[in-house]
Amino acid sequence: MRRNVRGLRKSDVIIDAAVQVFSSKGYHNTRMEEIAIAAGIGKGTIYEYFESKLQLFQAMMERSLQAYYNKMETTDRQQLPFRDRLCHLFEAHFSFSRENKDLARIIYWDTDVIDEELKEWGLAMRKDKEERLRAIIDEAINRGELRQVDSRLASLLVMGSMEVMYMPIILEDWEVPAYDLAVEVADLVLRGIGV
Amino acid sequence: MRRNVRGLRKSDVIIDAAVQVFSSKGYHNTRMEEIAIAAGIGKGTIYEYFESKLQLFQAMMERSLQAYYNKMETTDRQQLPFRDRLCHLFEAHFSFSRENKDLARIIYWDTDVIDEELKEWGLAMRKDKEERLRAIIDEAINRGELRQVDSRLASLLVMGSMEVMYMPIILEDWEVPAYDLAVEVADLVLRGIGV
Amino acid sequence: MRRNVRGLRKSDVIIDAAVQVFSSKGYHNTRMEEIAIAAGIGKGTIYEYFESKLQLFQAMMERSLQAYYNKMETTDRQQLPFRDRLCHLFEAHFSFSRENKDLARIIYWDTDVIDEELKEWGLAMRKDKEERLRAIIDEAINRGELRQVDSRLASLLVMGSMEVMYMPIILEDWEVPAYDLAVEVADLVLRGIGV
Amino acid sequence: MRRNVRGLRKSDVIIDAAVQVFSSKGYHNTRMEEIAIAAGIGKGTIYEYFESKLQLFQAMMERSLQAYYNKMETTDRQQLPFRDRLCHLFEAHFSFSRENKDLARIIYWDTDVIDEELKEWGLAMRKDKEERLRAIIDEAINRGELRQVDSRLASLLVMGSMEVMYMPIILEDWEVPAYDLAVEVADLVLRGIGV
DNA sequence: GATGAATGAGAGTTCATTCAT
DNA sequence: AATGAATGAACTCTCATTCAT
Repeated sequence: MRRNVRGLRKSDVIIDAAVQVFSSKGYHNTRMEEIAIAAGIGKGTIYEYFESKLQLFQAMMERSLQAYYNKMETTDRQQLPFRDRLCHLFEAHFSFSRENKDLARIIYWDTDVIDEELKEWGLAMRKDKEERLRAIIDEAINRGELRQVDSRLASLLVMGSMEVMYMPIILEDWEVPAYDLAVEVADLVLRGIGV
Repeated sequence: MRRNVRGLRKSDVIIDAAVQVFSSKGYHNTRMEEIAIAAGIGKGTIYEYFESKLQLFQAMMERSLQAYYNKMETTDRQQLPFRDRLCHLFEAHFSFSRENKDLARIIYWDTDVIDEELKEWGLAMRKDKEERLRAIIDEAINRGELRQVDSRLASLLVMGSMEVMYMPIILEDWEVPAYDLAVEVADLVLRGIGV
Repeated sequence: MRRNVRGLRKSDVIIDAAVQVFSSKGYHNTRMEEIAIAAGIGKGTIYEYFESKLQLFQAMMERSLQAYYNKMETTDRQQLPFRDRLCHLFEAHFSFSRENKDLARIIYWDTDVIDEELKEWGLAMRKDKEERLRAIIDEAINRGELRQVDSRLASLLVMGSMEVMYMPIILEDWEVPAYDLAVEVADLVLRGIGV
Repeated sequence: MRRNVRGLRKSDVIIDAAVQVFSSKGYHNTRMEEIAIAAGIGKGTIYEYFESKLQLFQAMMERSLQAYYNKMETTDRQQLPFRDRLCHLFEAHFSFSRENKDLARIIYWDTDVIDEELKEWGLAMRKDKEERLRAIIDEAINRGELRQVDSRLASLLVMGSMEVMYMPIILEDWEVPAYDLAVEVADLVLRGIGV
């Protein structure tokens, strides 16, 4: 496996450039040449590693979501009380968002119809995430840590709370540390905003 | 003001067609000719009413958001207790989503970078909605109907709860009536999911 | 049917340009823009009339062969003695070649593998021509105007005699009138070169 | 002169591969990499032996025509009566065609304009062949073995008879032995098809 | 006002050729 | 000598926009 001076596979260099350019200009406004320039290589070289623009985008999405899920999974602590577990998940989500602003924009929001197949894939990913959360919530309900709420709705509430924070965190550069925010949001979700 | 047989301005006919086509295929996959066909007019005629594709998209977004805000505002009942008021807002949001599937996708989600100027505009719209909600929440806190929560976070929680429901409502054609769903979600938001 | 000042359909103007350029530079060395320039129109206009470069080439071949067959058929005189009939066919072929130098090169010789489908089509055309000739020869044999030769071989001999004359006629600009040449060739084919 | 295990110069290995690939896919549809793969070497290595794709094609054509002429010349028997000599030439041509299907297609037919220089060269080769035949015919006329025909036309008739057989021989895999076919065709050419 | 034929800038992709290893 | 990763010129095709009718 050939690696360059920085120890990166060239396909990773390309994907890094792709994340950067796609996320700031969107799929359709990005020209392959821009990605090549950002990667410091020639236009044709991209095609040595990826079959097409769409396929590059797809590969980038896959690697990105993989990174996201890795972060979420390595952070997750099953044995903790639900409140703490939720805090960890929120914190993982928020710090991932902050550390990977480019990626985050694409992962949570870029649902422009690029391609029918990609759309299906994106929805499936979403559904998958929802179900993972739901399983965690069901477990907590069974353990008596949560009320007997509709777990489907609850998981959506959690997902919504994660995603809605993207804009303030990324675009306004919220100062608040990810963990503090996570604690606050988790508290709101658990206790609600009512008296 | 010239109107055709159905009493519609031609520019409205064009925007209706634009909503239909843009929302099902996305901005970049939509060709001006498709909109013209959907509107039952000639391709060149669109340019009599809109300067460019981008400007048509913007006009469509404006009219659509106007409709959304109208719905939200005419539904809002300031004098009601917060829980009821929230229910009404949720219900307005959910039923609007269901009634305007095409529109909804674009309004809530289509933040793909179509154009730098449009991006700014989209974010400003979001910010505006957030602040309207925040004002309502601040008021409720002052009236003692809500805990002394961070109203910024609370408004985001509400927005997130609205938006996250888009997918299940639209894509899976949830059977549950908008009002029932609104009551359930409002309850979750108010009481939280904790014991 | 829109026609321009010279009374030509635009698709015909394009095909004329295509014949000109394709035949002098070959399929692969011809750029669509060159055809457009030769036709005095914009590059994109070609695509209003033909789906692709290949499809334009195909259309050109069809129209060209049609013209060739028309010439051959309108010239053919069934009721004449075989020798005269053959002379007419040769003459039609030679004068067509001379009058349509560009076309001729493509029709008789351009067998470069452009496309698998096109190759099949070309072979089928060839086969068809061979069979038409064979039918004429069979008839002449039955009428006793020819020896009991293998009509398949005889038709190939005639085809070969036609095609082989392309180079001298076109490339060297043979002075000899088409009819005189036809008489000579027909005589060779009928009497042979032996004593 | 370096030769590999099988006693072949590497440039010959490359030309063999070139014949194979060029003739089945045509010049423009052949990629240098395919030739390299067929030759079992690296893409860059071809450029150690040939300056360019065009130059390789030319070299391949030269070697191929050389082989063709060798076959024709070693077969030719000046001292034989013309009829027999002609039979030998036809047989050499037909059996060469059958044994070198790939080559044959290119040699007789591939006059597509690959390159202006190559076109000239190809025409010169053709002219040369025609003149060799013409000399043989002139000789036979002088010896009284043939009628006082126009030897130019007669040589073209013979060339045409050779070339036109390519398709049936190669594409339809004619069963008839090359020699039998040669005898038949020679007879047609000598006696003609007339009564 | 309404139209749609015409346009050409611009984008994705291919592949002969180079050159560092 | 041999290689194949890298390159970028060149080519086809799309589609927003124009403008003569």
